[in-house]
Amino acid sequence: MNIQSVLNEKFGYDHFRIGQEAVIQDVLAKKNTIAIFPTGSGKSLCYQLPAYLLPGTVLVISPLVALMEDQVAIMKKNGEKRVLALNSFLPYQERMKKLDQLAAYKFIFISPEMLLQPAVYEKIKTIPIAFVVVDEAHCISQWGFDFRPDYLRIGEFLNKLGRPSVLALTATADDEVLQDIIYYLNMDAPVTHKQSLDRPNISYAIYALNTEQEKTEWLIDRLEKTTGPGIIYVASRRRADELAIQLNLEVGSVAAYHGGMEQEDRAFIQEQFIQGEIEWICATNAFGMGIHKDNVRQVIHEHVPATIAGYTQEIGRAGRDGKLARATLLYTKADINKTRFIIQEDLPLEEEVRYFGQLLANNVVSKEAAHLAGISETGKRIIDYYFERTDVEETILRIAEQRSEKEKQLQKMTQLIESPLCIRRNLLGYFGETLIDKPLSCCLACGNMDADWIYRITKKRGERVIMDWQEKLDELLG
DNA sequence: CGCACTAGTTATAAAACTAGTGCGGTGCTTTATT
Repeated sequence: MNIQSVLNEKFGYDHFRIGQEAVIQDVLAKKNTIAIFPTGSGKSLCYQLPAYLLPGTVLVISPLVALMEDQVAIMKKNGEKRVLALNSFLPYQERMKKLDQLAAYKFIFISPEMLLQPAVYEKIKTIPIAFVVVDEAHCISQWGFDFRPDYLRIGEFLNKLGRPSVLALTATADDEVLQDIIYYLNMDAPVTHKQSLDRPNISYAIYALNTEQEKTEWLIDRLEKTTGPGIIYVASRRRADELAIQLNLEVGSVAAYHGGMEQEDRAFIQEQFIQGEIEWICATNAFGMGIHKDNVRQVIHEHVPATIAGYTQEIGRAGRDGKLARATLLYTKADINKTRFIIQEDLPLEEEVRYFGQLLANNVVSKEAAHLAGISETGKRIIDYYFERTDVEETILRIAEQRSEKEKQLQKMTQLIESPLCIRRNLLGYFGETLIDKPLSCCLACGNMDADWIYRITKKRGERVIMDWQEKLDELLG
């Protein structure tokens, strides 16, 4: 069997998409590989195909249970039965049973948390591993430092496993994210495959408004005059709920989505959006990962994202079908401080670290004690992570570094939104790319060049006129 | 931090002020039982 025949027979394609083959070659050569490809460019083939040409099991580290279940379902539907999602979804007894049969699976999906449980990795150690995949690898940077520290421990796990080769996959990685991936996965001599992050079919606009009220009015106007499907990103769960209700009254077909909702409801809303039964989703940053919808026409932010990488990830969900789409950001001066509060809040304070250090010194570390001291569950886990490695003073220092790193990221985001220059150029510049051939559509559609009229759609009494943007643009450009 | 909301105040009432309060993202895990 060679690459080509596996592609034909197993996957039913006759050719690769851009970049796929080179990554697959490196994976087959057991090199440590990083692929930074835009969403929808076929990243999963990069590990699924080589799996059939190498002996052993492919371990896929995935951030969300829902994502694992999704992928497993798709693979099973496509005829691959040797797939397992090892997570809390599986009842305990059954999980134990599966742990004794790991070698029977070609693909195992697992979270970092599950992976790092001794009972689990001891079992994994006993089976032959073809290679390890870290899906959505930017989660190391995005979550590792203040939310899910087990993301920072994956490298240790790989050491225990005797350093199998690793494939890290992500859609968005700036230089810092890339360095984090290499460092925390402990990747030796990694080969990086990077595609341009430019999305020529997305037009960007950023508007500074004065009040929350203005933002709401702007949104009502936008939803009346243009079509979705679209995602509106907001800062809080409450805002997501309230805005969804209001927009639903004014224009209809809007639903909320955030982490405070029941899993079932979230899945249901997501499914309805994908099926086109709901036109707009009003969501916190909980929405998006692993959502396969090609025809998202608009992504609107009505708050200030904490990082440019995160912002890029979110707007990247627009226009995967290659047709015109737009990314709009609305903000007020106060929004910058709101974001600052949110990102700084969860990092443990110096007093908390010291107090926790005291408890540890007296051997009274318990969840209750930490809780009594007002230390959040995540805060405790972050402190735990550092205490495993270093002392109290160093921990305080490291957390202070995190704090200023986050502030730096927010500063960059602030610069981006306040810049009067071409947004596309700024964004690409941030990722180290230079925009050479500026697409005509950019100048026509970029908010900072203001050509809002291209998309203006009049809504006539209950009937929405849907315009094909690609067609309209072609016409405009002659 | 700063917004949105509430309760209390105010010259016999109503609406308009003020002071105080609450709130603010992302997800994995979870093996028993009073």
